[in-house]
Amino acid sequence: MNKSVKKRAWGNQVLSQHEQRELRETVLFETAARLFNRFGFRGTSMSMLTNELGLTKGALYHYVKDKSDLLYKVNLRSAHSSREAHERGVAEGRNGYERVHGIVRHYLLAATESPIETFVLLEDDALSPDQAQEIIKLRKALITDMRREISAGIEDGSITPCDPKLVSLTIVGAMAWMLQWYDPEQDMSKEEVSSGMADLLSRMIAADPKPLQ
Amino acid sequence: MNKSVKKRAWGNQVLSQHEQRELRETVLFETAARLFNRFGFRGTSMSMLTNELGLTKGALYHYVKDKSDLLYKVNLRSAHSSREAHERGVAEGRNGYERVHGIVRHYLLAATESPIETFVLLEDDALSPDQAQEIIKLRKALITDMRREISAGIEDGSITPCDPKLVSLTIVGAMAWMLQWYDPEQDMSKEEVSSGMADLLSRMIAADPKPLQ
DNA sequence: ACTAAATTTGAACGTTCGTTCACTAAATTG
DNA sequence: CAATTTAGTGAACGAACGTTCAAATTTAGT
Repeated sequence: MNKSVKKRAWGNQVLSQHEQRELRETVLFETAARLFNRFGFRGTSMSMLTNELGLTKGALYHYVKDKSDLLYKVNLRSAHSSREAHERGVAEGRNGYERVHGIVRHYLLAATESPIETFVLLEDDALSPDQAQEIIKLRKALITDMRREISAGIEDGSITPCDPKLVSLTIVGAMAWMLQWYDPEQDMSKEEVSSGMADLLSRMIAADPKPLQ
Repeated sequence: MNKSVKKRAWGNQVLSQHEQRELRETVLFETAARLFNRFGFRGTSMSMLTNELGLTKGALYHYVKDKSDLLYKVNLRSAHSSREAHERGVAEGRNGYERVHGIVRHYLLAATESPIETFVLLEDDALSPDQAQEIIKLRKALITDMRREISAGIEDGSITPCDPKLVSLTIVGAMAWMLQWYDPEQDMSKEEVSSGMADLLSRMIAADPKPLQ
C-alpha cells in the first residue's frame, strides 16, 4: 500500500501560492453565487456550500470572516464584473441608443456565462450597514451610468424623449429576472437570449423603432 | 373600575363569525406578503409576523398548518388577485397590443395597492411538492395567457412579429422588479408608474410605436 | 531538513427558529 | 345556563444553523 496519501481539496494545479489562493476564491464565490441565486442568501447554509465544495465548515472561515462577509465579497465581485460588462457595452456604441443596447447585451452575456454576475442580488439587509452602503453605492453608480446613456441618447436624437429613471429601472428588472428563468439546457442560446432581450428593451425607447424580426 | 375587559386581538368589528375570520385572514396574509417582499420568505420569522400582528406564535397556528402552508396560502391569494387584474386588463383592450398594455397596467396598479399582488414570489423550493406544483401551474397559466395575447396581437397586426415567450418573460421581470423599488412616498404616483411602465413595455412590441411623451 | 505559515479537521457551543401542547378565555349555539 | 367551538397564551422542545477553537496536516521558504 502507498504511504499516507495526503489530503488537499480543490484539485490543486501547479501554481504559485497566491495563484492557488485566487483560484480557490474564484471557485468559492462562484459556487456561493450560484447557490444564492437558486436558494437565496438565507436559504443557503454554510453546510450546503461546503458540501458543494468538498470541505468542512471550519475551513470556510479561512476565506471569509462570517456569512455576511461572504455575501459582501460575492457582491463585490459581482459589481466589479458588472462594471466590466457595462464598459464593454458602452465602448461599442456610437450613440445613446446603441450604448444602451450594448450595455444590456453584454450584461446578459456575462450573466448567462457566470452566476456571479448578479449585481441585483436582493437581501441587502443581511449585510452590515457599512457593507450594505458600499454595495448599494456601486449598484447605484451602474444605474446612474445607464441613466446617463439614456439621457445622452435623448439629446443625440437616437432615443425618444422619456423618463430615464423609469426606463432604467424597467430595464434592470427585466435583466434581473432573466437570471431566474434562463436555463442553458433549453432551446435558446446565450447569444440569442442576450441579443433578443437587448433588441426588445432598446426598442422600447428607440427614436426610430425598427421591426424586431 | 370596569369589570373585566376581555381580550381579543385584531380590533373586532360587528361582523358575523365567518366575516371576522375572513377579515383576520386578510390582514394576516397581507402582512405576511409585505414581510416576504421585504425580507424574503426565509428572512421572515414567525415571530416577526406575530409581533406585527400583535399576538403570540401559538395563535398563528390556528390559521396556518405550518410555515410552508403560510407561503402557499399567500401565493394562492396572490395568484387569484393577479388573475383578476389580468382579466381587467384584457377586458379593456380591443386588440392584442391594447390588451397587453392593459394587463401590465392593471397588474401594476394592483401591485402598488397591495403587497399581496406578488404572483412572482420566489423561493418556491420552500413549498411542499404538491403546493409548488399548484402554484407554478397558476403562474404558468398567467404567463401563457399573456403570451396568447401577444400572439393575437401579431395576428391582428397591432404587435410587430416577435418571440412571444421572450417578450412575456421580459415583461414579467420588469413587473416583478417594480415591487422591489417602488416607494409610495416618492415622487411618482401609483398611476404614473403603472401607466408609464405599461407604455414602455408595450411600445417594445408595438407594430406602430408612438412617441412616449 | 527545518521552520513558519497556510490549510483543514472535527467537535462543540450558543442562538434562533419552527412547532407542539396543555391550559385559559371568549363567543356561539341550543 | 350549559355545552361546544373558536381564539389565544406561554412555556417548552428539538433541530438546524452560524461560529469558534485547539489540534493536525500540508505547503512554502531558507
